[in-house]
Amino acid sequence: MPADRNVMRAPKGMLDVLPPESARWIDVIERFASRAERFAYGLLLTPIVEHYEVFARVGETTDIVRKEMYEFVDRGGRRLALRPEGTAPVVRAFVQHRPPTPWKVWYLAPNFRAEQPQAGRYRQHWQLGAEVIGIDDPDIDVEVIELLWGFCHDLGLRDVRLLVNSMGDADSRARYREVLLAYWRAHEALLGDEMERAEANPLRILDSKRSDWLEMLERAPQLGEYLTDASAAHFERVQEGLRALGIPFEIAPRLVRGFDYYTSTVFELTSGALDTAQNAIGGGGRYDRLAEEMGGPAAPSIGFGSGIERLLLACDAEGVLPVPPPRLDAFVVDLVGVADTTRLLAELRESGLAADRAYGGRSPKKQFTAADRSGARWAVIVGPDEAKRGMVAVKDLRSDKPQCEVRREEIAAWLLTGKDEAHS
RNA sequence: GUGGUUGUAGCUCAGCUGGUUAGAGCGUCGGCUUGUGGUGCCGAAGGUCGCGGGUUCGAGCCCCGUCAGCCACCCCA
Repeated sequence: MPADRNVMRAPKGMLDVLPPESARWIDVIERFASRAERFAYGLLLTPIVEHYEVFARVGETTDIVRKEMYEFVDRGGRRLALRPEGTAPVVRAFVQHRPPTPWKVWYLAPNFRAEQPQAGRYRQHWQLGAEVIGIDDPDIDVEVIELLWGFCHDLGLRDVRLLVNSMGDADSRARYREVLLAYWRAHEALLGDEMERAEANPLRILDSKRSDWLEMLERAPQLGEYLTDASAAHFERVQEGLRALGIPFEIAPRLVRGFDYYTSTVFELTSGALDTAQNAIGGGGRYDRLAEEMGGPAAPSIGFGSGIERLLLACDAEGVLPVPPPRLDAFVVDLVGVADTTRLLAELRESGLAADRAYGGRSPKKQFTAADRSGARWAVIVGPDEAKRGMVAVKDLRSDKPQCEVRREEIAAWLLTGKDEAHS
């Protein structure tokens, strides 16, 4: 990071992504889009801001809503908030437009949370996600998990753990909450200030990382023991499905996730290669009541979000998905300073080649230096001698093959052919 | 919000127990070569040492504050 003077800088916890690093982002996004489309999910774009109430529905006891939202009042006096998470806007769009179900969508969106930045945690982060609205079937749970799991595999990630759990239905949780709350009360001394949170949402204490709580947490009553028959059967079917696909998973009894809306199946992907505190690279679950809570029809649903910054951190840790090399085909070197150079460059680009040139009347030497740094495969040299004969010179910058001449009007086709041969 | 830690050129860093003109490597730009890059040689630009205050004859170095980065808690992607 540059030393801080009076220069402008990005807001705290928000990152710029510059080339060539940004090429990896294109890579990640394209791989996700490709897989999601193969799974028959369509892209959903929603506004970056929503009415405050859209996110308030996500839960009164979630920190993200309570104290981490970027809120503002617009000029019309409306209370708006920057999106802190991806699911609520999707459900809002669903209840607003009422598309036919099951509604399968994927998204790419920045999320904003006013929390303290640390490794793998930023105030703006990008999530790729997918949601299926309006269907309650363990098989769709499996499909959604498969989408996320396969995507991580597509990136080259191998050191990934899939954690699954079931939050049960409302009946399951009501019974469990009472038992759990009684347990917390028995440990009030250890919980201290957090007792208030335990009262408000007993489940939220379960996934704490505090080492002094470890023993208490391990001995806590488990949600799985309080599942209704229907919930247990659903969860069992999900596990069968994962086994059928050969996707390894671990049941994490204390995995409860951070949003109030979760019901039934919940899951999380963690990277074992990441030695930072924030090692979850994706997570989600069922939210069977959210659509109703937003004033829509009953629409049991499931989805997940996956943070691009963390995926890339995990890729770095595993040494996969390197920055792709520049894909420039040609660099035009102009030795004559004629308008035909401009025309030639335009022709190459229109024919589908990636091409560039130097500007500012650089010396041949500097132009070749620029050509080299551009990573281009060929230098196309427009020189006075060749021009008289209707030719251009072509130099292969990545080999020691002697320079050759090609007819001016055939250069684009010649390069395209050479490019194809290089790929085969 | 809480705690720890760091802050010297675009980047990575050096700078002795405070001592006078703050250095290196890489990168950038120019030259050796305006018809040939990658390696070589020469040179240049670029820093109010994060910012503010204090201590001192003197502060990049010490003290206080502040801002920012990093890391952790909380929580999450």
